Amino acid sequence: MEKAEASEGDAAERLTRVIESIVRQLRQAAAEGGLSPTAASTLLRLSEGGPQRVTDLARLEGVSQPAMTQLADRLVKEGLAVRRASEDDGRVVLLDATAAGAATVDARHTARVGRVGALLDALSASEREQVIGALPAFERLAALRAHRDC
Amino acid sequence: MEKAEASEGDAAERLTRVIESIVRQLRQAAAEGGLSPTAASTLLRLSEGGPQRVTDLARLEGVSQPAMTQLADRLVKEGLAVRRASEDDGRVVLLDATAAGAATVDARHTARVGRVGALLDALSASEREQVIGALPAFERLAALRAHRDC
DNA sequence: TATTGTTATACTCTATAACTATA
DNA sequence: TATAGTTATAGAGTATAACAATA
Repeated sequence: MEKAEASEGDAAERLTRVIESIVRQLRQAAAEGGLSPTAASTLLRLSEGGPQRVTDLARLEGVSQPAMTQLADRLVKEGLAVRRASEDDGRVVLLDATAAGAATVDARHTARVGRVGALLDALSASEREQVIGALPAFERLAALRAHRDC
Repeated sequence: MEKAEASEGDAAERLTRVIESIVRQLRQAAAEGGLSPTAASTLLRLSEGGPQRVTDLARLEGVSQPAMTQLADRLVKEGLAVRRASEDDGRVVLLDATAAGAATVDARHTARVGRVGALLDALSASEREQVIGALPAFERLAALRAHRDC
Protein backbone atom coordinates (compact mmCIF):
# COMPACT_ATOMS: atom_id res chain seq x y z
CA MET A 1 0.00 0.00 0.00
CA GLU A 2 2.86 2.33 0.78
CA LYS A 3 4.34 1.44 -2.54
CA ALA A 4 1.07 2.10 -4.35
CA GLU A 5 0.72 5.51 -2.75
CA ALA A 6 4.26 6.44 -3.59
CA SER A 7 3.84 5.49 -7.23
CA GLU A 8 0.57 7.37 -7.38
CA GLY A 9 2.16 10.55 -6.07
CA ASP A 10 4.92 10.16 -8.60
CA ALA A 11 2.29 9.65 -11.30
CA ALA A 12 0.58 12.91 -10.34
CA GLU A 13 3.92 14.70 -10.57
CA ARG A 14 4.75 13.21 -13.95
CA LEU A 15 1.29 13.69 -15.39
CA THR A 16 1.31 17.31 -14.23
CA ARG A 17 4.57 17.94 -16.05
CA VAL A 18 3.20 16.35 -19.21
CA ILE A 19 0.11 18.56 -19.02
CA GLU A 20 2.17 21.67 -18.28
CA SER A 21 4.36 20.97 -21.28
CA ILE A 22 1.42 20.45 -23.63
CA VAL A 23 -0.41 23.50 -22.31
CA ARG A 24 2.64 25.68 -22.79
CA GLN A 25 2.99 24.49 -26.37
CA LEU A 26 -0.68 24.92 -27.21
CA ARG A 27 -0.76 28.40 -25.68
CA GLN A 28 1.56 29.70 -28.37
CA ALA A 29 -0.30 28.02 -31.21
CA ALA A 30 -3.70 29.12 -29.90
CA ALA A 31 -3.64 32.65 -31.33
CA GLU A 32 -3.51 31.30 -34.89
CA GLY A 33 -7.17 31.73 -35.76
CA GLY A 34 -7.13 35.33 -34.59
CA LEU A 35 -9.42 34.45 -31.68
CA SER A 36 -8.59 35.10 -28.04
CA PRO A 37 -8.65 32.01 -25.78
CA THR A 38 -11.99 33.05 -24.28
CA ALA A 39 -13.42 33.82 -27.72
CA ALA A 40 -12.39 30.40 -29.03
CA SER A 41 -13.75 28.57 -25.99
CA THR A 42 -17.04 30.49 -26.05
CA LEU A 43 -17.52 29.89 -29.76
CA LEU A 44 -16.84 26.17 -29.24
CA ARG A 45 -19.42 26.17 -26.46
CA LEU A 46 -22.03 27.83 -28.69
CA SER A 47 -21.22 25.54 -31.58
CA GLU A 48 -21.65 22.43 -29.45
CA GLY A 49 -24.31 23.52 -26.97
CA GLY A 50 -26.48 25.88 -29.01
CA PRO A 51 -27.70 29.38 -28.05
CA GLN A 52 -26.83 30.42 -24.51
CA ARG A 53 -27.32 33.40 -22.21
CA VAL A 54 -24.65 36.01 -21.66
CA THR A 55 -24.72 35.46 -17.90
CA ASP A 56 -24.28 31.69 -18.27
CA LEU A 57 -21.44 32.07 -20.76
CA ALA A 58 -19.69 34.54 -18.45
CA ARG A 59 -19.92 32.10 -15.54
CA LEU A 60 -18.86 29.09 -17.63
CA GLU A 61 -15.86 30.94 -19.04
CA GLY A 62 -14.90 32.44 -15.71
CA VAL A 63 -15.10 36.08 -16.88
CA SER A 64 -17.28 39.00 -15.77
CA GLN A 65 -20.66 39.74 -17.31
CA PRO A 66 -19.42 42.96 -18.96
CA ALA A 67 -16.46 41.07 -20.40
CA MET A 68 -18.85 38.58 -21.98
CA THR A 69 -21.04 41.40 -23.32
CA GLN A 70 -17.97 42.87 -24.99
CA LEU A 71 -16.83 39.49 -26.29
CA ALA A 72 -20.34 39.08 -27.74
CA ASP A 73 -19.91 42.48 -29.43
CA ARG A 74 -16.68 41.32 -31.04
CA LEU A 75 -18.08 37.96 -32.15
CA VAL A 76 -21.15 39.66 -33.65
CA LYS A 77 -19.00 42.29 -35.33
CA GLU A 78 -16.89 39.54 -36.92
CA GLY A 79 -19.99 37.68 -38.07
CA LEU A 80 -19.25 34.63 -35.92
CA ALA A 81 -22.28 34.94 -33.65
CA VAL A 82 -25.66 36.71 -33.38
CA ARG A 83 -27.74 38.02 -30.49
CA ARG A 84 -31.26 36.62 -30.14
CA ALA A 85 -34.08 37.60 -27.80
CA SER A 86 -35.45 35.06 -25.34
CA GLU A 87 -39.11 34.16 -25.73
CA ASP A 88 -39.55 33.60 -22.00
CA ASP A 89 -37.74 36.56 -20.46
CA GLY A 90 -37.42 40.01 -22.00
CA ARG A 91 -34.22 40.75 -20.12
CA VAL A 92 -32.33 37.77 -21.51
CA VAL A 93 -30.05 37.87 -24.56
CA LEU A 94 -29.16 34.57 -26.20
CA LEU A 95 -25.89 34.31 -28.07
CA ASP A 96 -25.83 31.93 -31.03
CA ALA A 97 -23.04 30.84 -33.38
CA THR A 98 -23.47 31.66 -37.07
CA ALA A 99 -22.49 29.26 -39.87
CA ALA A 100 -19.22 31.20 -40.16
CA GLY A 101 -18.68 30.82 -36.42
CA ALA A 102 -19.26 27.08 -36.56
CA ALA A 103 -16.92 26.83 -39.55
CA THR A 104 -14.22 28.67 -37.59
CA VAL A 105 -14.61 26.24 -34.70
CA ASP A 106 -14.37 23.30 -37.08
CA ALA A 107 -11.26 24.67 -38.77
CA ARG A 108 -9.48 25.21 -35.49
CA HIS A 109 -10.45 21.78 -34.22
CA THR A 110 -9.37 20.09 -37.44
CA ALA A 111 -5.99 21.81 -37.29
CA ARG A 112 -5.51 20.62 -33.73
CA VAL A 113 -6.48 17.06 -34.55
CA GLY A 114 -3.93 17.16 -37.35
CA ARG A 115 -1.18 18.27 -34.99
CA VAL A 116 -2.08 15.67 -32.38
CA GLY A 117 -2.23 13.02 -35.10
CA ALA A 118 1.25 13.97 -36.23
CA LEU A 119 2.48 13.52 -32.67
CA LEU A 120 0.87 10.08 -32.47
CA ASP A 121 2.48 9.15 -35.77
CA ALA A 122 5.87 10.04 -34.33
CA LEU A 123 5.47 7.52 -31.51
CA SER A 124 6.44 3.87 -31.79
CA ALA A 125 3.67 1.34 -32.36
CA SER A 126 3.83 0.12 -28.77
CA GLU A 127 3.78 3.66 -27.37
CA ARG A 128 0.80 4.47 -29.58
CA GLU A 129 -0.98 1.39 -28.26
CA GLN A 130 -0.34 2.52 -24.70
CA VAL A 131 -1.81 5.95 -25.41
CA ILE A 132 -4.83 4.50 -27.19
CA GLY A 133 -5.34 2.00 -24.39
CA ALA A 134 -5.33 4.76 -21.80
CA LEU A 135 -7.76 6.98 -23.72
CA PRO A 136 -10.90 5.80 -21.90
CA ALA A 137 -9.24 6.55 -18.57
CA PHE A 138 -8.15 9.99 -19.79
CA GLU A 139 -11.62 10.75 -21.08
CA ARG A 140 -12.96 9.95 -17.62
CA LEU A 141 -10.25 12.14 -16.10
CA ALA A 142 -11.18 15.09 -18.32
CA ALA A 143 -14.89 14.57 -17.63
CA LEU A 144 -14.34 14.53 -13.87
CA ARG A 145 -13.71 18.25 -13.76
CA ALA A 146 -15.86 19.15 -16.74
CA HIS A 147 -19.04 18.37 -14.82
CA ARG A 148 -18.26 21.34 -12.62
CA ASP A 149 -19.10 23.87 -15.31
CA CYS A 150 -20.70 22.06 -18.26
CA MET B 1 -3.71 -1.50 -42.01
CA GLU B 2 -6.90 0.34 -42.92
CA LYS B 3 -8.23 -0.57 -39.54
CA ALA B 4 -5.10 0.65 -37.79
CA GLU B 5 -5.25 3.99 -39.61
CA ALA B 6 -8.90 4.42 -38.80
CA SER B 7 -8.34 3.73 -35.12
CA GLU B 8 -5.36 6.08 -35.12
CA GLY B 9 -7.38 8.90 -36.62
CA ASP B 10 -10.06 8.30 -34.06
CA ALA B 11 -7.41 8.33 -31.34
CA ALA B 12 -6.18 11.73 -32.52
CA GLU B 13 -9.72 13.05 -32.40
CA ARG B 14 -10.35 11.67 -28.92
CA LEU B 15 -6.98 12.73 -27.54
CA THR B 16 -7.50 16.23 -28.94
CA ARG B 17 -10.83 16.50 -27.14
CA VAL B 18 -9.26 15.33 -23.89
CA ILE B 19 -6.51 17.94 -24.23
CA GLU B 20 -8.99 20.68 -25.17
CA SER B 21 -11.06 19.86 -22.12
CA ILE B 22 -8.09 19.91 -19.76
CA VAL B 23 -6.69 23.10 -21.29
CA ARG B 24 -10.02 24.86 -20.95
CA GLN B 25 -10.22 23.88 -17.29
CA LEU B 26 -6.66 24.88 -16.50
CA ARG B 27 -7.06 28.20 -18.27
CA GLN B 28 -9.55 29.36 -15.67
CA ALA B 29 -7.48 28.14 -12.71
CA ALA B 30 -4.27 29.60 -14.12
CA ALA B 31 -4.85 33.18 -12.94
CA GLU B 32 -4.80 32.04 -9.30
CA GLY B 33 -1.25 33.04 -8.48
CA GLY B 34 -1.76 36.50 -9.93
CA LEU B 35 0.63 35.75 -12.77
CA SER B 36 -0.24 36.00 -16.45
CA PRO B 37 0.30 32.82 -18.50
CA THR B 38 3.46 34.23 -20.06
CA ALA B 39 4.73 35.44 -16.68
CA ALA B 40 4.19 32.01 -15.12
CA SER B 41 5.81 30.19 -18.03
CA THR B 42 8.80 32.56 -18.10
CA LEU B 43 9.32 32.29 -14.36
CA LEU B 44 9.19 28.48 -14.61
CA ARG B 45 11.77 28.66 -17.38
CA LEU B 46 14.09 30.82 -15.27
CA SER B 47 13.58 28.64 -12.22
CA GLU B 48 14.47 25.47 -14.13
CA GLY B 49 16.98 26.75 -16.66
CA GLY B 50 18.75 29.53 -14.78
CA PRO B 51 19.49 33.10 -16.00
CA GLN B 52 18.52 33.75 -19.61
CA ARG B 53 18.61 36.60 -22.11
CA VAL B 54 15.61 38.78 -22.87
CA THR B 55 15.81 37.96 -26.57
CA ASP B 56 15.90 34.22 -25.92
CA LEU B 57 13.00 34.37 -23.48
CA ALA B 58 10.95 36.39 -25.96
CA ARG B 59 11.56 33.81 -28.70
CA LEU B 60 10.90 30.84 -26.40
CA GLU B 61 7.66 32.34 -25.12
CA GLY B 62 6.55 33.46 -28.55
CA VAL B 63 6.22 37.15 -27.67
CA SER B 64 7.97 40.27 -28.99
CA GLN B 65 11.19 41.57 -27.50
CA PRO B 66 9.50 44.71 -26.09
CA ALA B 67 6.81 42.52 -24.50
CA MET B 68 9.52 40.51 -22.74
CA THR B 69 11.26 43.70 -21.59
CA GLN B 70 7.99 44.84 -20.05
CA LEU B 71 7.32 41.43 -18.50
CA ALA B 72 10.83 41.62 -17.02
CA ASP B 73 9.88 45.03 -15.58
CA ARG B 74 6.83 43.53 -13.90
CA LEU B 75 8.68 40.50 -12.55
CA VAL B 76 11.45 42.72 -11.16
CA LYS B 77 8.91 45.13 -9.67
CA GLU B 78 7.20 42.21 -7.91
CA GLY B 79 10.52 40.92 -6.62
CA LEU B 80 10.26 37.64 -8.55
CA ALA B 81 13.28 38.22 -10.82
CA VAL B 82 16.35 40.43 -11.21
CA ARG B 83 18.26 41.81 -14.19
CA ARG B 84 21.96 40.92 -14.42
CA ALA B 85 24.64 42.08 -16.82
CA SER B 86 26.38 39.60 -19.09
CA GLU B 87 30.11 39.24 -18.64
CA ASP B 88 30.67 38.46 -22.31
CA ASP B 89 28.48 41.01 -24.07
CA GLY B 90 27.66 44.48 -22.81
CA ARG B 91 24.41 44.63 -24.76
CA VAL B 92 22.95 41.55 -23.13
CA VAL B 93 20.65 41.56 -20.10
CA LEU B 94 20.21 38.30 -18.22
CA LEU B 95 16.98 37.72 -16.33
CA ASP B 96 17.24 35.56 -13.20
CA ALA B 97 14.59 34.26 -10.79
CA THR B 98 14.86 35.38 -7.16
CA ALA B 99 14.20 33.07 -4.21
CA ALA B 100 10.70 34.54 -4.08
CA GLY B 101 10.26 33.82 -7.78
CA ALA B 102 11.36 30.22 -7.37
CA ALA B 103 9.04 29.85 -4.36
CA THR B 104 6.13 31.14 -6.46
CA VAL B 105 6.90 28.60 -9.17
CA ASP B 106 7.05 25.82 -6.59
CA ALA B 107 3.77 26.84 -4.99
CA ARG B 108 1.96 26.90 -8.32
CA HIS B 109 3.40 23.55 -9.34
CA THR B 110 2.57 21.95 -5.99
CA ALA B 111 -1.03 23.15 -6.25
CA ARG B 112 -1.31 21.68 -9.74
CA VAL B 113 0.14 18.35 -8.67
CA GLY B 114 -2.41 18.28 -5.87
CA ARG B 115 -5.28 18.83 -8.29
CA VAL B 116 -4.00 16.22 -10.74
CA GLY B 117 -3.49 13.79 -7.85
CA ALA B 118 -7.09 14.32 -6.77
CA LEU B 119 -8.23 13.48 -10.29
CA LEU B 120 -6.16 10.31 -10.29
CA ASP B 121 -7.65 9.36 -6.91
CA ALA B 122 -11.11 9.68 -8.39
CA LEU B 123 -10.35 7.07 -11.05
CA SER B 124 -10.82 3.35 -10.53
CA ALA B 125 -7.73 1.26 -9.81
CA SER B 126 -7.71 -0.18 -13.33
CA GLU B 127 -8.13 3.23 -14.93
CA ARG B 128 -5.32 4.59 -12.80
CA GLU B 129 -3.12 1.70 -13.91
CA GLN B 130 -3.89 2.51 -17.54
CA VAL B 131 -2.90 6.14 -17.05
CA ILE B 132 0.28 5.24 -15.20
CA GLY B 133 1.15 2.65 -17.83
CA ALA B 134 0.78 5.20 -20.59
CA LEU B 135 2.86 7.87 -18.83
CA PRO B 136 6.16 7.02 -20.58
CA ALA B 137 4.42 7.33 -23.94
CA PHE B 138 2.85 10.64 -22.96
CA GLU B 139 6.17 11.96 -21.73
CA ARG B 140 7.62 11.14 -25.12
CA LEU B 141 4.65 12.82 -26.79
CA ALA B 142 5.15 16.00 -24.76
CA ALA B 143 8.90 15.97 -25.43
CA LEU B 144 8.38 15.62 -29.19
CA ARG B 145 7.23 19.21 -29.52
CA ALA B 146 9.20 20.56 -26.59
CA HIS B 147 12.49 20.11 -28.45
CA ARG B 148 11.35 22.82 -30.82
CA ASP B 149 11.78 25.58 -28.26
CA CYS B 150 13.59 24.21 -25.22
C1' DT C 1 26.44 47.85 -40.06
C1' DA C 2 24.18 44.40 -37.16
C1' DT C 3 22.42 43.13 -32.76
C1' DT C 4 20.49 43.83 -27.89
C1' DG C 5 17.54 45.96 -25.33
C1' DT C 6 14.45 49.90 -24.24
C1' DT C 7 11.06 53.61 -25.01
C1' DA C 8 6.83 55.47 -27.37
C1' DT C 9 2.40 54.61 -28.81
C1' DA C 10 -1.75 52.15 -29.81
C1' DC C 11 -4.79 48.15 -29.60
C1' DT C 12 -7.11 44.08 -27.34
C1' DC C 13 -9.07 42.08 -23.43
C1' DT C 14 -10.34 42.32 -18.83
C1' DA C 15 -12.43 44.18 -14.31
C1' DT C 16 -15.36 47.19 -11.19
C1' DA C 17 -18.93 50.52 -10.77
C1' DA C 18 -22.90 52.79 -12.42
C1' DC C 19 -26.86 52.52 -15.33
C1' DT C 20 -31.26 50.75 -18.01
C1' DA C 21 -34.85 47.59 -18.71
C1' DT C 22 -37.56 43.75 -17.37
C1' DA C 23 -39.34 40.41 -13.70
C1' DT D 1 -36.52 44.83 -5.06
C1' DA D 2 -33.87 41.58 -7.74
C1' DT D 3 -31.99 40.11 -12.08
C1' DA D 4 -30.08 40.51 -17.14
C1' DG D 5 -27.52 43.05 -19.77
C1' DT D 6 -25.06 47.30 -21.16
C1' DT D 7 -22.17 51.44 -20.78
C1' DA D 8 -18.22 54.03 -18.65
C1' DT D 9 -13.76 53.96 -17.20
C1' DA D 10 -9.35 52.14 -15.94
C1' DG D 11 -5.64 48.69 -15.91
C1' DA D 12 -2.81 44.72 -17.70
C1' DG D 13 -0.51 42.78 -21.50
C1' DT D 14 0.64 42.82 -26.22
C1' DA D 15 2.54 44.58 -30.92
C1' DT D 16 4.99 47.68 -34.22
C1' DA D 17 8.06 51.46 -34.92
C1' DA D 18 11.67 54.34 -33.45
C1' DC D 19 15.63 54.83 -30.53
C1' DA D 20 20.17 53.99 -27.69
C1' DA D 21 24.11 51.33 -26.69
C1' DT D 22 27.36 47.83 -27.76
C1' DA D 23 29.57 44.45 -31.08
